[in-house]
Amino acid sequence: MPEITQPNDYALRTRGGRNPPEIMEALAALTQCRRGQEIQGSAQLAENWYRVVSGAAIKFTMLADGRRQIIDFLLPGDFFGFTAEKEHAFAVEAAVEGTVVARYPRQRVEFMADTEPRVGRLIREMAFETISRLQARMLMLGRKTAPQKLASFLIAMAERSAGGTAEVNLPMSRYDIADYLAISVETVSRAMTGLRHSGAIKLTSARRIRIIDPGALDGQ
Amino acid sequence: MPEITQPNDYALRTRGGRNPPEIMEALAALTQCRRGQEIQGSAQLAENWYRVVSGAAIKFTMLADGRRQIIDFLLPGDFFGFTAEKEHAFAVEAAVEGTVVARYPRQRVEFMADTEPRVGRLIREMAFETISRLQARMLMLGRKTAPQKLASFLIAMAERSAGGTAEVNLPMSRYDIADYLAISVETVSRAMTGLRHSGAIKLTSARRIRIIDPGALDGQ
DNA sequence: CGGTCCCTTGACATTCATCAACGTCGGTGG
DNA sequence: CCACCGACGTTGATGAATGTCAAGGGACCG
Repeated sequence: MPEITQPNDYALRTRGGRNPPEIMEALAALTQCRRGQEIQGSAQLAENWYRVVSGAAIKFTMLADGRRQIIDFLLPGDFFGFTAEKEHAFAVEAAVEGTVVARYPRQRVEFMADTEPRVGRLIREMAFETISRLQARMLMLGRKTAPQKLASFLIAMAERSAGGTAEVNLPMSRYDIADYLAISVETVSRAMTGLRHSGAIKLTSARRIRIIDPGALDGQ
Repeated sequence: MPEITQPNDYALRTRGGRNPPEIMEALAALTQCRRGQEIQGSAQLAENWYRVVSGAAIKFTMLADGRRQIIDFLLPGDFFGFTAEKEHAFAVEAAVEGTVVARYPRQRVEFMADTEPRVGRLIREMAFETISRLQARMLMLGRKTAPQKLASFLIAMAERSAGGTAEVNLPMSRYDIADYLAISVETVSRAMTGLRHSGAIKLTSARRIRIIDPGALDGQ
């Protein structure tokens, strides 16, 4: 695991434009990860918090029957590792090659939050953002058909990535998308083809998607 | 909305045994609600945080087609109203008659958290608990059959209620359960009958369930 | 050139939503 | 008191959505 010792400014910028205060950033250790590399182990002691700096990561768990459920896609700016338990309930691994993650020692940040209001507020805000993201996800998993799931996933990815450009880059595989939406790969593929045939989207490549008709996507 | 002016101690105890510090509790306003009464409106300014004192509440949203998706069941001790946005994304209403809710003015508690580490830590902890609960819920909504969903719901209710007694009291209707598990009422009913016939559970009444064979429930 | 993912499509089986009907319980008013 | 009513819960029949199994093509890499 190559440790990057010198945090550089541009990489530390969060998506929302909120940077952790320097005093907190001084505690961060940057790490670059290979695709599939574990960042946080399930059942590991929750001694650190993390933030995605660049690339993408997935938070997931393996089900008893061997299938995988992805809990959350983590994009640059997203914090993770928050838990009420002593140990992490889920594993997190890099979804793309070269993903960079900042690691913050939990205890030290907690102590810092006690005296530094800015740090406390940032943590709360990040936790609230996680809550909002997870709640929005409930709607995606709930009563939606496969094409609807895929459509709202694409819309969410468009909003979360470069601020809503029409061309969406999907850093993850179809398998990842399937496990995220809790449908089979085949269904993802069919839904994608369906959206394409209906004229809602166009595929530049398998991983690059241009949204042609956002209305048609919404209506799915 | 009958306001209860005098907070009484026993009611304020959270399920996990963590009480908000008195200094924070002094800001609380207690309210008793009728079944179905709105506590927090969707698209309402997020000016308050809340905590369920007794009874139960549901956080939900109405889908475009008129169906309802329940995001979270809120039981005594649970905080809600945390959001990263200016407005609440979801409505919350009382699920049982006489539910009592404590309301905390958000800004004042935030200011208090700046100088009172205990308050800041409590808020974080409550937020982390919400995150853990929502993540566990992803698994319930994801790749599970209807009987599996119901089984894990019953297990979770058993754990969350009186500390794991074998007799579970369901404060909510079958319709609530259906909208929570994102399946139809009929399917809930059929799954319940299935579990009953398989000997995993026994029904004292429609709303009182005795777990006979936890293993069989898990194995669903 | 062969191997390994990744993506897509087809055929079939299974689960679940939907529509319909009926039973139960508690409250309310004739 | 009892008949009625509405909300809730259960069961059955049917069709649609999706999982599963199977196969094949394309991109990348050693």
